[in-house]
Amino acid sequence: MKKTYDPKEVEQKWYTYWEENGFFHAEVDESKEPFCVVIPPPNITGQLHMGHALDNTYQDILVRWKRMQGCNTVWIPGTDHAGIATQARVEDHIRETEGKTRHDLGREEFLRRTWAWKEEYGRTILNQLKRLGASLDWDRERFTMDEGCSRAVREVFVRLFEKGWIYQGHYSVNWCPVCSTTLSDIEVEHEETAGKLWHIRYPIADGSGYVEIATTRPETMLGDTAVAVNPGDERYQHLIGRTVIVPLVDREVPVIADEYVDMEFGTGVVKITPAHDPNDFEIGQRHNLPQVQVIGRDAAMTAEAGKYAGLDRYEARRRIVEDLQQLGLLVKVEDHQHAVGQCYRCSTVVEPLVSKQWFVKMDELVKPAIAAVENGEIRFIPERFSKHYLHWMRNIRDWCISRQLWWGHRIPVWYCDECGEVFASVDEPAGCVKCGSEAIKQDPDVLDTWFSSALWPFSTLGWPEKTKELQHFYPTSVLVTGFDIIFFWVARMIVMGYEFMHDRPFKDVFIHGLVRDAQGRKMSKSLGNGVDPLEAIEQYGADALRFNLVIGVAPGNDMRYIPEKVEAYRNFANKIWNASRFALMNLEDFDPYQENMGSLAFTTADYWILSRCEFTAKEVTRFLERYDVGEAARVLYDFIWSELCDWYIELIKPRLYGKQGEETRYVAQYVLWYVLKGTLELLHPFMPFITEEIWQNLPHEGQTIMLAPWPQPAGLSSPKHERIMNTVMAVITEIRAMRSEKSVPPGRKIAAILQADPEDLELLSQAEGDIMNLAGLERLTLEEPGRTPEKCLSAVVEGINIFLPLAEMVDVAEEIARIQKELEQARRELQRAEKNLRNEGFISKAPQDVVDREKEKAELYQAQVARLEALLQELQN
RNA sequence: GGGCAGAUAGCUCAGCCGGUUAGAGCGCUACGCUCACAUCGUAGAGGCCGGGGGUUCGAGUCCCUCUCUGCCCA
Repeated sequence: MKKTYDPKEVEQKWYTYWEENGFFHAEVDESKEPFCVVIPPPNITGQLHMGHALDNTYQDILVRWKRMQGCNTVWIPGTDHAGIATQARVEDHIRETEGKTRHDLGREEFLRRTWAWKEEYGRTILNQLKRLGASLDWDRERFTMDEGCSRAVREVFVRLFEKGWIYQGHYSVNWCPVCSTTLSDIEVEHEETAGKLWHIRYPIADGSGYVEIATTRPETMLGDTAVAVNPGDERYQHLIGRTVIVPLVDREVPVIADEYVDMEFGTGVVKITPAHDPNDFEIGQRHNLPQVQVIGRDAAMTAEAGKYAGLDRYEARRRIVEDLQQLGLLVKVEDHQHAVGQCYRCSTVVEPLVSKQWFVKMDELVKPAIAAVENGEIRFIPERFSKHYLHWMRNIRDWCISRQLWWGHRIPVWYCDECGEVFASVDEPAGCVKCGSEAIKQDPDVLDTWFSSALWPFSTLGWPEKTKELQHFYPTSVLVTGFDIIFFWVARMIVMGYEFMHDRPFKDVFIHGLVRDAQGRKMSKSLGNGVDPLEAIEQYGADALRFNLVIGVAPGNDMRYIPEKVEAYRNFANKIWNASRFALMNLEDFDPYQENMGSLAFTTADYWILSRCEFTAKEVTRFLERYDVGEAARVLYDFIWSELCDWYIELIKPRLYGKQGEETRYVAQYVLWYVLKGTLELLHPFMPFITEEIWQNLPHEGQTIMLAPWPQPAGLSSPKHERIMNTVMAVITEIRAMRSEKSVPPGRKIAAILQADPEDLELLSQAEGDIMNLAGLERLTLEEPGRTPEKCLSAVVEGINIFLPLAEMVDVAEEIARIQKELEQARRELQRAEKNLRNEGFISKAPQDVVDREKEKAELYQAQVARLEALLQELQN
């Protein structure tokens, strides 16, 4: 084995081994508890980024853990067609390479190109997941537009259509002029923008004066069909029912009263443009106002805009403001902060337009989905995200699902030219369902991408077929994703799951945060601060990256990607590598499978590490059960580095080197092997590659660590030996500290005298060799207290006197000062403990074990203080 | 405007059901290449746990409030 761990040499090898042996794949096995996870399908637009790395690391940890626990485990891979995003990317690509638009190519050819793109980029991103070590069941790979998923989409559409829950309506929708499509409400992001508030005078039609309105979008005034005030507004009662003239277009419009108008905003009079503002649209509906569309789909003014026709909306705004000023109708312009809706894909300011679109009626669908989270049938981890979810679901509006794109699921609706029938069909119809005419046309639009991802937990399992997978693996066990798509995706899966499976799509929703850069900024393409996970894997190894992403992160919190941190876990991998290398070097003549563990004569150190190992296993399991992956990783890190490597391996070296006889050598080998193997198994979900590499080199049973049974408690817990070792370690540490303080060269062997009460003396004598070995002693005297050796460095730890006869280094004044300091410290602790114990409330109300522990502490500090006082007195004489 | 999260060592973060002498990594100081590991070891310095109030025998942890930062929704 090499002196340093080289991830490149082992990662590829083991992934191939796992894949070729089918370890990722599982068939339905009714006899086992199912554990099923569907991957949040990455978009086929691009590359794996750190967010994917994080999301899939969490999933892989859970999946590998459950697989080792013996569950019938499948993790389903796949990709998302990502309608708008992919179409935009492909259009860009074609424009750049051929100088053509999609219209130049035509729908069919464009789709052919997009499928080719999908093949290439879909493959890339899935291969990138392999580099991360993701144990996905590749035999079950899916795509949101594959045949099965598409069938599920049509089935769902038709059923909802027939139920009347999908309907076509003329409403104000969000339109992105750059993406040339409608967007649902959540696809619009609202950003606080510094804008202006223009105050404009509209002449009253009878010539009796003016009303002053305030608006943030003067260009829409060309489409005004009313002016509104609040019905309770005293100032404007006289205007209600009269008419005003919209300047520039000279349209006479009524003054209406509507509760919606905020009396505090601007002048309390607002213009109403039903065609270009969603709120105005609703007011228009209530008051039967006409709609005048003055801005078109290209964000330029329409013919209705008269002399402004053809101008871009912002240019029109400038000109209109100018013209109003000329006419003396512009009263003032104020600075104004307001939230402007932007497209979540391209950040273009969205234009509200009235058009005919397909909607999903949500009010009924949402009911079971709300109830499920309310009654705990579906659990969010961390819990607080259920509030986000519920708030959104309780205020949900109908879902606009039609998109004016080519890439996506074509809406399965046909229009009959003959009789005008509109009908939906799962399969391509031969003719009109009503009149039989063959003159039918399919709706040209496609569905919102999230419509198909909403079905993912059951469409990937074969729905609408009643497959055995669906039967066994649905509901899936847990969904792992970021909080940013709770509304887009999680909520809609829950809705569709209840509607079509009559059951939850998953039991738990594990929500994690974002990966940020070292400065805490969001990683983004525009900032160019993203870190490529593959580069990180190249540099530090996949295991180090994975560990870095999860360790010490509290559930739901964001994390910062700091290269030095990954380096630290690369070092950790190397530490494990070398500890294992050491173990293997000392296990060459060793066979664990011929011995019964119960018959071995363990030393205190052996009992201690076995107990600590068992404790670690329990903790890791407990944390994983709570989805506290960060703490589980931390517990393992601490155990491996601080207890196994720093102490246990050091403690057993003399035994392994055969200095103390064959028998104890074998026992040390056994315990080292047992603990190392168990630790690797516990670590495997987090660091799959290095653990497999080492495990395969250790004596083991089975083909792969992936399928090794998850370590179970074996009754090895031993508080007694933990206590003894804690004392021994404290003594060793104290002697080292004394040496270090006095600059005793590390290589120099010294003598030591330990004084302790008989029972402690007994324990110390068992660990005599360990203490000598690790504290660098050539001679160790154990005795009962009673005398104070001359010319010694001295200290007291856990009621044990330590004397180091280093006459030339003893400075009595320094010794006194140090002992005094320690004495003060011990007295403080003693006082604190005694204060507690004197407190009636504490004795009567605190749990017994807390009181007992406090008593023990008090005794210990009491002894400590007594010893230190005696020592001090001696020194002072 | 409403809601949520965060504020703990110089930096980045843990701290589970309230009881620890408040932890880790990086950085820093001193010493050390001792036959697993210098991607290392040993020892060490460094903290009014954001401010104020409260509950409790006991608060970094629970409640209220204020300040600052970030996010979501309207």
